[in-house]
Amino acid sequence: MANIKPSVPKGTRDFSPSEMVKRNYIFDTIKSVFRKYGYQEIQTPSMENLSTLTGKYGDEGDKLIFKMLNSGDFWADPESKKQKSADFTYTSKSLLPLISEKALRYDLTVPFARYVVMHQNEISFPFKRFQVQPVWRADRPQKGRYREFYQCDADVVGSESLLNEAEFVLIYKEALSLLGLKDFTIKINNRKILSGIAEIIGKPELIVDMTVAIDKLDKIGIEGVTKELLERGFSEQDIDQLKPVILLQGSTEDKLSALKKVLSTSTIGLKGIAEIESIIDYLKKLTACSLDELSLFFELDITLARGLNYYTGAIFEVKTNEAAMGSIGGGGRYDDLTGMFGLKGLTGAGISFGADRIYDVLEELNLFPAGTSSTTEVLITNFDEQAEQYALPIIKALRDQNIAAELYPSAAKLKKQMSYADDKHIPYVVLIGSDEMLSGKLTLKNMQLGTQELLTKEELIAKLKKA
RNA sequence: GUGGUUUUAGCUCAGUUGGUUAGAGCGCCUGAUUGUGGUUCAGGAGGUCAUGGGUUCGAGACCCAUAUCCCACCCCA
Repeated sequence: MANIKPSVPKGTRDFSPSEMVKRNYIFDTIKSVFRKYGYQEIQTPSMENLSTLTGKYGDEGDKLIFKMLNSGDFWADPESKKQKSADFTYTSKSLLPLISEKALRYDLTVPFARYVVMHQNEISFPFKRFQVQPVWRADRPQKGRYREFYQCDADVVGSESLLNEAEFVLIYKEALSLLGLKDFTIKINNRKILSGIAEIIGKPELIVDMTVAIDKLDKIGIEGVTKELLERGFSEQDIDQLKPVILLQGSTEDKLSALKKVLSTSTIGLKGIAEIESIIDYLKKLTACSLDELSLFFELDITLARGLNYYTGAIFEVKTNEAAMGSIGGGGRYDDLTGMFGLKGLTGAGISFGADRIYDVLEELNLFPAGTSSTTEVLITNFDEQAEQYALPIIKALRDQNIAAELYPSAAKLKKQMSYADDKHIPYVVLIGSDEMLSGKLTLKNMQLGTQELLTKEELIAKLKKA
């Protein structure tokens, strides 16, 4: 067999022990906050039926779904299909459903909606679940963008209450603060406000084009947005109407009162504003903070658009202001995601943390807590067969006391065994040779100080239990 | 999907206008130390120069294609 150079697929990575310690720290922190707010964990399969995923993320999203080739002789089917319909032509699109029926999950929200519909009889609503699993996107990798990455989602279905949205803000705030981030912004907007704006300027059908364009405001400026709006079918007159809205400045109160005037004739727009106000009211009482105090990390942003494919109410996006990174979290309310799977009238809302981006940010800011690398507390060296036999009951006794202990598995040179302990940052080494076996006193070496002492088995256990 | 960029030892990287046997640091192995790591000293192993073509008397270097890294766009966590 040819010598194949080992590699992993584009955009994927291995995680070594030291990285896993840090990754688990992020996962555990976020999970603990989810639990604190009453969310329960589930998992779903890595792959879903392709039909479950397609059409939920828009055209761009569909392209980025990793499809899996059918097993077996998948080619036999297109051939017979072709015979059945004379006008069948071979294109990537026409062929796809015939050769692929499974795909890797693209996010955790759509599989969750599928889960809820399938398990509706065993679920008691409102159902609050969290899920921490990898998702896959066939994107081209770049900074903060991987083809395989973890999302940490919390979603609630079966509750219209805006209390949920308010609590999402608190979950973001609490988890990111626990992770050591100091300066971040949780942006909120409402799809209904965007609909209202599109309605006012008389182009409700162009809402997606409008939001995609204005979402780029902070990146390409008002000139860029104007240009893009013109390309997307808006007139100069429309843009003149739009400009004052998207350029709204000032406090959240100012923005809201200005928006109320602009949207005074739009029922849906006013509803969106009322929702934002209600969320703010909840937040004030849940935090005992004023709106000004909340504004340190919470901001109404009319230009925030996000995935409009299933969001219908509030939308969230979280950015850190301490590092150059795209959003580290996002979410929103979706009123009919389960409807696509046949369960109507069930509303849902949720948020997601991008664990890999958070990892990159914490690494850049040096925010990982130190000294959590090794788990082994003590290594027993292995001199020879006789010493190994002597060590076995000792290692049992240590482990019985819940002390992480390992016996070096071969009688390698002591130098090699000591280096092993050193590399692995094991704080203690026990040496058992003929002297020790004769006297019953074991040599315990403190690897950090370099000191040694002779201890009985009982003394050893007592000492390591304390340490 | 579009554009730019990177690829030389296990890792990070030098390598002159195309010219003999491709180097360094770190890591690894051996010894100084047959029962002691992290420091020091001496020695050693390790390369299809990403892959496949091409130009040339001669290619790590120049050209083309592919893969890959990173970055930007689209879009997104």
